[in-house]
Amino acid sequence: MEQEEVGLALGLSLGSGHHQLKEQPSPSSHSCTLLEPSLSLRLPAKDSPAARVRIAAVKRELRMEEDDEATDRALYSVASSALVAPDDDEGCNSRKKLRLTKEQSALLEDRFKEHSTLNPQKAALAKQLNLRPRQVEVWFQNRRARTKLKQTEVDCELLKRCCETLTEENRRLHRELQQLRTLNHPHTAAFFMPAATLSICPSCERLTGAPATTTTNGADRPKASGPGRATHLFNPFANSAAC
DNA sequence: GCGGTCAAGACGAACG
DNA sequence: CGTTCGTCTTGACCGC
Repeated sequence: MEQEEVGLALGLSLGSGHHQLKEQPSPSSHSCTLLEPSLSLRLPAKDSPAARVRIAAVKRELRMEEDDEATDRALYSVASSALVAPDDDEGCNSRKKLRLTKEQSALLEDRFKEHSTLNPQKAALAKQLNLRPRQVEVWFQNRRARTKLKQTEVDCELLKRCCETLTEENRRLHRELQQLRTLNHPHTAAFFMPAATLSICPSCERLTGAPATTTTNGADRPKASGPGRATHLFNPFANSAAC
């Protein structure tokens, strides 16, 4: 196996959760530090088309042997001799990313459900998961952020639906009002009156318009019973005129 | 600790 | 069937 392939294979194998990589990007190269056991590797770049083809092949290969510790050991051994490399400019300039195992994710999820912050248990949990405390911390931060984001999306959707319902209700009320105006005063200016100047007679339930000024002080006028009921205000003056 | 962002890797659809 | 491309997920980092 060529050095590049070994490097890529090792990186991918490590990324699958058997070990951890600490990344230290630099302008010209990317040094990946193996934390357990501690070993500094310089993985070659993988951006060339040829490398991409090899990546696919190695990935497939590794997937088949993912639980094969002997393979991991062999790769590791090869890496330690072949990849602690000459300080060339072909370091891996793309950061390797740890992928938590299902078990690790499940445990973190459980702990998150119990409590969305982790301070007292951080070190213990990190040890239990075989991760660095910082990784556990980051996981919780991301988890909180993404939970919040999801909740925001849900709330937004809810508000959107609520808005649509209210808009539809508003349209319906406008239609209703227009019908009432047409039925009661087809040829009068009431058709154009603002809703607040209209009222309905409680006895005959007919819509009527109020005059611009009135001789009553309005003290005996019943109050509107709630939003959306502006047309149901009772005006004694208007009613006496209408009925 | 949070919000914003980057980037690796997974995954599915489309294509030859 | 293998490859490419677009999209999504998620680990990590930065600035506040």
